[in-house]
Amino acid sequence: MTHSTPAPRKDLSGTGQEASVPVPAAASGGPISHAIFRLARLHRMFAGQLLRSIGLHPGQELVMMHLWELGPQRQTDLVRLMDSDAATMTRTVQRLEQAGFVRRRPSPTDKRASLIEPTAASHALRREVEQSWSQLEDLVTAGLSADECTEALSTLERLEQNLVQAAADPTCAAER
Amino acid sequence: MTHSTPAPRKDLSGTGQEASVPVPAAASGGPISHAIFRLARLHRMFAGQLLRSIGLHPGQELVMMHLWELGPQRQTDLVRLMDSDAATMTRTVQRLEQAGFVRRRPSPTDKRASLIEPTAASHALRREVEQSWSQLEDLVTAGLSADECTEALSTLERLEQNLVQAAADPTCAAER
DNA sequence: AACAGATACCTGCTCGGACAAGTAAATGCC
DNA sequence: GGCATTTACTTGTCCGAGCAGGTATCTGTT
Repeated sequence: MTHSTPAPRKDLSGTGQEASVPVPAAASGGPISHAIFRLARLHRMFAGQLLRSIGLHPGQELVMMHLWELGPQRQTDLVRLMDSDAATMTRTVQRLEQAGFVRRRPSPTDKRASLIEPTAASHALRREVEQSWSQLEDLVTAGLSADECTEALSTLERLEQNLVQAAADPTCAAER
Repeated sequence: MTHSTPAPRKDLSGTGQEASVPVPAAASGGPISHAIFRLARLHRMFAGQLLRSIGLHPGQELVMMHLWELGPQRQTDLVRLMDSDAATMTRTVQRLEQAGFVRRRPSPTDKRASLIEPTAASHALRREVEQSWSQLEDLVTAGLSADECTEALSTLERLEQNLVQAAADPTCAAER
């Protein structure tokens, strides 16, 4: 503990291409798409750095948060909660287990499954993780009024809903 | 060629957790952050599927677009354009080269560098890629008026700028 | 009870992405 | 010219993420 800010290597400064013209015209075909892409990239970068100083990798923190909140879960449940992938979850849990943040116990009712539960050691992380999340939230919402935040949130959700819709309903019916 | 829509395996339907309560309270610590995360995830998923049907992997299409638009570039230039990583670029270019979409020519002025240029074969992809981008854009902006699009864009950029700012200026001065 | 189909996991592969460390060539400086 | 520094690129490692396939185990049906 107390490695005191491992000093991120990826230089975040200069990430923003200063003024305008971040991308010639590659963006012209989809300005929103491109903005989403860039925002997501930066966001992940920050989250990664925050988490790194805690000792987790991006994605692992979500697993831990679900476990802290809901208690022991099967991998399948975690997959569904995070809308993740079974294979990814297998390996993520393996790494969390190896790191000592998580423990597996065979399910009493299902011999195929095992219950994943957070270890005592992991609880020390909880506050740090939550702190990092709110820190990131502060960063991203800096200078926005409460109203603007609400609006931003609804915009993001609107876009998300569009994609969710597109995934479920329409033309790309394909399978099923 | 003509594998005709390789039929995405990842079932996009059901991705949206139906009604509300997508995440208990893991999101409560950072609703905007979480929304960004989810939107980005869905967005990447769609982009991935679109690209897959073209024969590219996510990220490769950006390299190609830059090359198509700007002509031969050094890897370093591509890295700067995409704000990517030198190591990643090395391997991405290797794969694009192996796939026949790109060719390397030693730089006439710098023995360390090589110029990456799109092959003739790659130009056949260009239209498809651009089409996919606008298709994705249509999906994500479905049902939004022009004004709403503009507003959404500025919201995304505002959030992005916040992170850019945070990266450059403030407390996390650290290095340098 | 027996069987088909769905589930819960695991493993192998490929990819982008990030860090670390190393090599060769170019550049700045004396 | 000689030397340290910077730059361009490469390789190795680890991680999440996706696809493909495989193995137990459970479950619904007959």
